[in-house]
Amino acid sequence: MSQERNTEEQIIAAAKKIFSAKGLAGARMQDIADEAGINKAMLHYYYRSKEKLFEMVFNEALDRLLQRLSNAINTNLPLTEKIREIVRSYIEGLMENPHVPLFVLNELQQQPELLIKQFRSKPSFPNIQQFLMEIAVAGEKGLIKKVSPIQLMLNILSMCVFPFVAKPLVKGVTGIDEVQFKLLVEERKQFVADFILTAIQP
Amino acid sequence: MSQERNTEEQIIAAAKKIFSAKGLAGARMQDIADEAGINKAMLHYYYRSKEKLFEMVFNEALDRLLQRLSNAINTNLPLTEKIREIVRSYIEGLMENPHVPLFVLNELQQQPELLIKQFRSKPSFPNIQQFLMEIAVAGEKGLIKKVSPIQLMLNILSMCVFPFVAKPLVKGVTGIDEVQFKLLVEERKQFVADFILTAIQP
DNA sequence: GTCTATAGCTGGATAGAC
DNA sequence: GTCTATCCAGCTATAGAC
Repeated sequence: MSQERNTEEQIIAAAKKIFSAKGLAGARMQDIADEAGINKAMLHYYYRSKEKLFEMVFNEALDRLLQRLSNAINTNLPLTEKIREIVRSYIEGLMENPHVPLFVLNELQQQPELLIKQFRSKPSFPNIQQFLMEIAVAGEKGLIKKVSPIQLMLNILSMCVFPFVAKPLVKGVTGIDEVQFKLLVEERKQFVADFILTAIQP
Repeated sequence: MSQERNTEEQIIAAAKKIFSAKGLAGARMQDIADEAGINKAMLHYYYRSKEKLFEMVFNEALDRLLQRLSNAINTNLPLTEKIREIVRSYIEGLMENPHVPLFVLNELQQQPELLIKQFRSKPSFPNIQQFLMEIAVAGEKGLIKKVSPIQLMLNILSMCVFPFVAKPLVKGVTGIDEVQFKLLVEERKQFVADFILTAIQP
């Protein structure tokens, strides 16, 4: 009689937690086993090696990150409302998994090939080109100011993601605590959207 | 006869390179020794342990990061020009050390106490409160729109730093190469400043 | 499927010659 | 100060009993 499903899921959940907290190099198989409430040997029984387990977790994390981006970008709204929606839903998604971006970005820095594995066969890969085109067209039509589409997209992403990546620094420099930080981020859904829309007003 | 100075500096330079590329956990003392062109034992002769060496490198990196921020914030200019100057000089500084922010943010995530060591006796610590006050006052005077000072500051930092932190992702998703990336960042000095100033126009 | 025990290696740290 | 040789802890991974 097997708890296969349960155990596998437990392992993945534990691995996700430990890997994203400590990174590939810093994580210990023992930590993951403890977190999952099972034995170290079981990890190798289900997933052959640390690398394999990591790749599984990492790809899922990257996939979710890109998926969220895709969903936001592909909504069928006029550009300005779409931007508001992107900001809202992206920040909301990050609030649920606040340490994922730093984890992903850090591992991508060290092994940029990791991204390439996502290209293959992934429908989650965001259709950036279409969104960039949309910005360009809206600029031509005078719906928004004419701006470099890539720069604008970078600005949007920056302001959504950065606070999560820099959380300890932000808390340290400003002196705010966890509760205030949560509030700050919550406020940002509105603030960032307004900020962007004002900046690109025609 | 000693190459003390030279060797010490060589070690620090090598350690900086390896640590910021691979992080504390991922770096190997052997890598650092190779990079410095010396023997592994020498590292322990000059700096007792891996941790000590790391702390030295890390503190210097964090210090420089905060110093740059301080310098930009403390210039004696009217707020709008100051913002333009902050963006310009901060991005320029990051172009010279593009991997430092991710390195620092990542290690801070894993050991937030590392920041506290900077508090002590560091005049480089940026006088954030004064800058926030300046924003509030400018809002009251109608020089800029009334906005949450912290949110505005976060926006400024986000747009400057994020592209460096997310470099591999940006390159992967947009498909641009190294040269185009450099150009993109160069352009940002202007673009981001204009973007911000437009957004906070009264 | 799950556990204990252990093999085998990697890497930080030290001893000791020069 | 610098090097070679080596120790030893910690870790991944596997063998083998249940």
